[in-house]
Amino acid sequence: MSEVNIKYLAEKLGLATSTVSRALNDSYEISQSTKDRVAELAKALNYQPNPFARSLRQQKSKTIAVIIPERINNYFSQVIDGIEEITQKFGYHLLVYSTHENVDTERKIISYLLNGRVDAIVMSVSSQTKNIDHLETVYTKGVPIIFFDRICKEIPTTKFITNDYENGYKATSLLIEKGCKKIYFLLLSMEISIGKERLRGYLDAMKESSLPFDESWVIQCSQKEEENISLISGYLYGIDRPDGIVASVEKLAIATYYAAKETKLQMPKDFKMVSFSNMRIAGLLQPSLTTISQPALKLGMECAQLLMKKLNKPNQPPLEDKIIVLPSQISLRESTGK
Amino acid sequence: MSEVNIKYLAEKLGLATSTVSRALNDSYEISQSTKDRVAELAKALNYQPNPFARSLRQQKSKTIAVIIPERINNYFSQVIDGIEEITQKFGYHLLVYSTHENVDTERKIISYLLNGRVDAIVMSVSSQTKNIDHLETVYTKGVPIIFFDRICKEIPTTKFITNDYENGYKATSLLIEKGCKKIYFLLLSMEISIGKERLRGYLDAMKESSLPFDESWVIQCSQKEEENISLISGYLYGIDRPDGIVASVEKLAIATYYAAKETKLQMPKDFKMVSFSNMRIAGLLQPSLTTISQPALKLGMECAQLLMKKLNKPNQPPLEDKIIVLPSQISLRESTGK
DNA sequence: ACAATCAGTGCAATCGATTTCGTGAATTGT
DNA sequence: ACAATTCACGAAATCGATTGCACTGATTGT
Repeated sequence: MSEVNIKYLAEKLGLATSTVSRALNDSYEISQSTKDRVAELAKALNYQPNPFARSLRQQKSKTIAVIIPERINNYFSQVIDGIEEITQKFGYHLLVYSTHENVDTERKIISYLLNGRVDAIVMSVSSQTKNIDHLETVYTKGVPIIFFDRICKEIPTTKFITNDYENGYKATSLLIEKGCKKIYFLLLSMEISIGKERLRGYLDAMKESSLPFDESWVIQCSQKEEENISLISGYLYGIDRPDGIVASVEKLAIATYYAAKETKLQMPKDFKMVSFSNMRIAGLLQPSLTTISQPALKLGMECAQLLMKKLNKPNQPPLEDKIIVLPSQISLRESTGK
Repeated sequence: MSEVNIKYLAEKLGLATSTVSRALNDSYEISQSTKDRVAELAKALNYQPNPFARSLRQQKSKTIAVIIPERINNYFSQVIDGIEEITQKFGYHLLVYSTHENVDTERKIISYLLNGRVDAIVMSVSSQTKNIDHLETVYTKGVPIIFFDRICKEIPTTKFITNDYENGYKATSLLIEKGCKKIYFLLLSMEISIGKERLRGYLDAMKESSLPFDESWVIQCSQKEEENISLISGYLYGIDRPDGIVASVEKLAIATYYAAKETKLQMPKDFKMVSFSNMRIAGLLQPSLTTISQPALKLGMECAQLLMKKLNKPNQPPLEDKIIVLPSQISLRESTGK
């Protein structure tokens, strides 16, 4: 690799490397004529500064890590699109990692990032995450971190979420309004923050209604699609089956569709369903699915904007310890009846 | 940042930095006892080598760039999952970029990567890509590059695709078999390699049949969802509308569903459709969609395996100039009739 | 006219890890 | 007993860009 580096440029121009460096960085102490000469040659030779040398010296990488629980999920893809849209304008690069909802993987990934490889982290924690030592380490090491969607409240930094409590409440109220008497709530795990908020909304709506309620109606699902389908089918086969379902995440709604196929039950006749989901094609399902969808792209952009400000403006204070709530949107479709 | 670096370790241990470095890298010229001492302290202080210093010295980054045309697409997400699954075992990191099907963006991204930032590139070219100077530069600079799905034949390197020609043929034959007389082919752009192959399959199947055919039945769609829907609706409204559709990519199948809704036509009664797609929930659509799905995860894994071999084994030759074909799977569903 | 200021540039240290080369001590061979 | 290896480690160069400090010649102030 016949690398063209700053030393080579300096030789060709009869200047010192320091001068070339300053010229390229548009330093005020270099004359315009010299800057022009340097810029010209640099362009002619297509000079690209070595990112590692620069990062090493400046102690910053112009790289941001994005950690998500799963890739095959439109919601996360949209968030990343939003982040990229902003960060690329500032010349940042995105390292993207998936934990596959596994805390050990999450831990390992975090440990790779504590050596300065990234200037900041944007993440949604895995549904299994209970012990948060690794997240605390990120914080104490001073690496800026922003949580979104599945946040970790204990870490004093900025978090972005949607109004999950409110929408859990709304979703449940909608089913009640539509005449459901026995409403189940499907959630992925007790540990994930959004699940908890959505669940709270559900619980409060149930409590405020005059409907019966039993704790066993909150169904803990697993990561395995197959297991979930048979679990849900099991409930649907029962003589005292639910006539309303709130799915706290998209994949559980899908599992419910399969369970409905298996049990030959029909929505919205036999039971109704609302799900939190960012599927583009919710309207094309059989029956079409009533969804509560999050402003994913916008959320990603806001995360990134905050970070860019923090990283690129001088004398920025640490990220504020607060929760920013963006509103979700509810789309009524056939799965909840006319 | 009170960084614990190799110099600090060396001081604490009364050793030279070179010795510590060698000990950590398990060099044969260091005694076991010293190695143990070093390892112990390193662990105790949670020492993490600085990636930039290492990359600068070794001229390799342990980072791979993945460039895709769009993020909100299960196929690409699965491919990346496959790549990550392999590369993370080797300690590699993934920089992920989306071109949003835009060549200028693609060019810009590539230009950021030619300074050693990544050890290799895995990419699927944008549908607009016609001029391939930027890809040639990658090749001449000696950065290993692998193409998948939307490949660039002109660059002599390894490419991974699925048997697109064959499946274009099969999809068309299936519709013919089901009694379709007027079969349209929807494609995103003439420039993308896979579109061309699938189209060839369609054309040959049409030619070999005794059915009529007109060039105008090959429909060029755009990137804009709305435009595509009204374009397709336009064809479906016509008195001489198609009774069979082959969608070369998932998003066009979805647009067709919306167009069907708009025109109140029903599949499979009024027309039948097959689409290339990796949607998990094709079976839940109304009607369920007959798909040809690609082995995305496997493809990602194979790309990565090849790269890991090339990058981690000594004296590897350049990536062979060949095309590796993985078989797709066809899933018959309601959209093509019983 | 002479000190003070300043614009424009070069020298050398620096970031942190790797690596070439060299050195002293211990071991082996004859 | 003395030369020849081998072992274990240290000193210093290196990767490429940035930056604190020093230096030169020219300009300004009084």
